[in-house]
Amino acid sequence: MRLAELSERSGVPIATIKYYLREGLLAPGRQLNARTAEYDEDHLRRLRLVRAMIQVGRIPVATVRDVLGHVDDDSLPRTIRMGAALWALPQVPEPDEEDEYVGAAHQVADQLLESLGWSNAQALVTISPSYRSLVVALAALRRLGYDWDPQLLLAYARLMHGAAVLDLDFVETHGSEAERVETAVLGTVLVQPMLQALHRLAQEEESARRYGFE
Amino acid sequence: MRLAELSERSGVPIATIKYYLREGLLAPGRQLNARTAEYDEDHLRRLRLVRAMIQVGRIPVATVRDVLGHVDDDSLPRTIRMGAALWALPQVPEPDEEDEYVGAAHQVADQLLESLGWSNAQALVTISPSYRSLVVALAALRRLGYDWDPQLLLAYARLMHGAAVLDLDFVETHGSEAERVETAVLGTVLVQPMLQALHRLAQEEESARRYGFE
DNA sequence: CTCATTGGGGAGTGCCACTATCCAAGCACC
DNA sequence: GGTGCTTGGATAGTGGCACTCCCCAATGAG
Repeated sequence: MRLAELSERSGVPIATIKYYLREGLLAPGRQLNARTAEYDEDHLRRLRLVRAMIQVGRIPVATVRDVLGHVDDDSLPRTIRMGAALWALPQVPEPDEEDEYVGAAHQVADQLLESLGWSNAQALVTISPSYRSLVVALAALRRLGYDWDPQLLLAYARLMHGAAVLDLDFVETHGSEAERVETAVLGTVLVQPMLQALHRLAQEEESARRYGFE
Repeated sequence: MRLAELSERSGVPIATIKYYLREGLLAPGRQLNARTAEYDEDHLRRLRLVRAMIQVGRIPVATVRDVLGHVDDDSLPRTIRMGAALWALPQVPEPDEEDEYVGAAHQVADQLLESLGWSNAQALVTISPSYRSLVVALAALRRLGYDWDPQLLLAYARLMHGAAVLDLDFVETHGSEAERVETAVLGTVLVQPMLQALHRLAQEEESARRYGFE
């Protein structure tokens, strides 16, 4: 198919597709001649993935490029590619290690992993971006005067572990071997907004149950 | 305290505080005379809240202003204020109701609420931003070819309801009556990144358990 | 009296995700 | 073979946003 058709079927404006091509988010089409290129179903699928990551997942264009680079890197085994792709995702400000709240947050986070028995996560503490995000969030909470009950944190963590089990079960049963990495990235990028929406809906429901609408 | 001290104690640059003052995110200090204003602990607290919302919660400045407007609106009863503040939060693109995927997503979402017995949420379907976010996320997933098992969705929703119960318990036990609304907003804004971080950590842990590091 | 400091305000900056315009090559139809 | 529309590629521009710079006049410590 031509650019125009790719645009129509994906709903993405032509000018935007050109921009994605320039930025390396989309492989160039097969050149038929100097002035014609052809795109196929794979391009359409990839374009939809890119759009979903940018518009629903709010991932910056440069980050999407990095993530897809890992997804497409055939030189690595699958689990490594998956890890690399997921680690390229977050856009966390580096915690300021000088900050006293950050130091306290480290302790809380480490103790949490200990209590959970997440030994694998403990091994990755120094390098995992997720761990850094956790520390940043905990530090922000404490800076505002909210000290967390470790039991409460533990409860939240167990809930999210439940979600992670669901995620991985889903990945295992969906997509071909080749698509697994892509499915995993999607799972992280698109399931997150869905969870957030469910979370807020649940808050509204529970709040209405407790206090009514008054 | 003066601007300089406010800046130092909050870690926010003076120029940025001035910007927040101009944008109405922070009440002006008490004018001592034409060229001197004094700020107090309430200003510091509010400034930290604003910073956390913008930097950790990634809320746009204009949205923060709207949310705080509701938080401070003494003319409304607390539950209404809380609802208004939380509803001002999301920044969801309106779903395109013409889109076939959006239509299908509506059905899936409605059926989910039905199965859960979330009758309050059902009543709010037409106006709740959270419901719209859910529809957008589900539509994006289906557009990429992932049809959701209703059982799986249900499982995710039950998990997030568990989180909502923890949230509200926390709000009930923290802060004075006057601070409840602020605590609720914080709960939504700051707990979200924390949950996301826990979710990804849990994915890493579970993935390492299943597949090792290879 | 002097001069660095203060708060206010307007204008500028840098980043980012597009988007408008231009250009020359192709193709469709007459 | 000419006419005019379409195509893909490149360049430059746009608009939004979160700051950030700079200037000013008033202040107040030494």
